Amino acid sequence: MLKEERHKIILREINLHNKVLSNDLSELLVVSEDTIRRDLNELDEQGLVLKVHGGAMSKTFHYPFNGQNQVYALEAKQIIADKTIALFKKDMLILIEGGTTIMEIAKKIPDDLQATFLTVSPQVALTLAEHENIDVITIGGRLAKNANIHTGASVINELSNIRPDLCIIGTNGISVQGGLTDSDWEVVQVIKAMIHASRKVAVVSIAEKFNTVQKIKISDITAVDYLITELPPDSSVLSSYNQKVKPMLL
Amino acid sequence: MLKEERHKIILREINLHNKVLSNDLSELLVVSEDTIRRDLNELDEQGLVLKVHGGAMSKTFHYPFNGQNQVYALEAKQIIADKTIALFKKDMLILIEGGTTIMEIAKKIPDDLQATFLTVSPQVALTLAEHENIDVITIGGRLAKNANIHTGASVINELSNIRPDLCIIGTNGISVQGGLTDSDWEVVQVIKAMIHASRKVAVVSIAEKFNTVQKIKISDITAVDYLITELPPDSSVLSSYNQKVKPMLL
DNA sequence: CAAAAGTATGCAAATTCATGCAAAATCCCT
DNA sequence: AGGGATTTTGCATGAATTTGCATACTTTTG
Repeated sequence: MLKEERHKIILREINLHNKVLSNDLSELLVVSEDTIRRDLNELDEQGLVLKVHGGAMSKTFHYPFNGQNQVYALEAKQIIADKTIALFKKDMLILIEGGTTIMEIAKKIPDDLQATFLTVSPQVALTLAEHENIDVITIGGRLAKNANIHTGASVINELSNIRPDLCIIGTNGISVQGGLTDSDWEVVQVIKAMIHASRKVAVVSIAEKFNTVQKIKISDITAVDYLITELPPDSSVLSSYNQKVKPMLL
Repeated sequence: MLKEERHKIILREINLHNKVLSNDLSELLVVSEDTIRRDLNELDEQGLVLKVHGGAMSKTFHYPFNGQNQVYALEAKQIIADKTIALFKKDMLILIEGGTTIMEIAKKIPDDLQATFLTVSPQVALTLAEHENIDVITIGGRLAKNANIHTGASVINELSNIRPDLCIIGTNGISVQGGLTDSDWEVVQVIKAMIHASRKVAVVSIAEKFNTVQKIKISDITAVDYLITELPPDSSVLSSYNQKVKPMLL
């Protein structure tokens, strides 16, 4: 069995159970525990899992809502937030997803902006509601516990009845070949519907996620109108995206 | 069980109940109290909890001035929460409103209860989502900023399509003559629809609100099946409600 | 103040880990 | 396809971490 193959299986196990024991993996994959430990160390270095004594845990299992929990790569996300907010104009209808980057955007919206926001995230809804002149509409549904956003058929159905001017989504994986990708099937369905509903699509992502690919495809890069990172648009990391005509780099 | 896993569970318990006893944790996690103490010490060093003699507390709860944790009449509301939770049975479909009393209920739901909750409040949805075995469905709509619950025609419409076993509502005013009353027209419309949809209706209210009347009527007292306060059912304050046949005092 | 409850510390057993090394597998180039 | 370079794997060793218990100490409570 190839190492990469094992890594995929390990990631799936962690996505499924939020944790793995080196012990169990060794048995499941029929390799020595040493090999498993090396695997987990590699995945940890790549930032995909959290290595702990005895196994590894999911990184996303940290609730973003936990009081003073610090946000990963906060500075980068605040730069992204500022760039994104520049897209917002008076009286726009804006559809917005969830996630830590999106939360920073929601916090930093200027108080004098008049606009209507639609969101599938209770957290984003509550944050947006703190702004005087923002109308907030929650798209309800079954709350997916790992991502804390509403998912399911009712959400998809609601999304088919609206036509926002702009849609802001985060992403887990983004690459020129792979497009936008994520690892949660339910979440992917919602994001697909969001993209389909909206006139313009903006993707926000920290540079670290660039050129990574997750298991499930959301869409091609060409569906993206604005690509917003913490880097300047002429950064070398982004050059391969620059050649594509469609996404405007911000 | 991994150490980090225990830490997560401990943090969740503290978020939910504002405090934990080493004793209870030791039983819950099936490890010695020594281990729990070491866990709590580590979490304290990381600044995530406040270690105290006998257990640990939430840091934000200890300093009530920062954060939203300053709940008026918290003790009374926690008594109410305990009484209300006794109504919840396995596999029930429970419709629940928003407000500080309801939030205490959401926090105190036992971890082993299997049930589906519908709510119009993003805050309640997020709190409920922390319980492993609870399915959470948000009824979305325009977010009313003063009450932080979803209101509007879409909510009323959604509510007409469901038939929950039980509905838990808070109230601003309650009296024998005036019935249930509130001051916000939009909120009243939602609560009316909630009551209309549900098989049984439970009203939770601190005694202080008894015999007060607000501007807009929600319903007569006779629509209420359970009336839950922090006082014992035979308290003299409640005697006038006792004469009405309908509401069962808890 | 005295009993009860909770705590710190040291210690030993069990488990897990890092490292070096040699065998095996895989890759890569002709 | 063949052979050398590279990577990967399993094992051995000693080190580190984790856990429960015993003991002595401190805090809380009535």
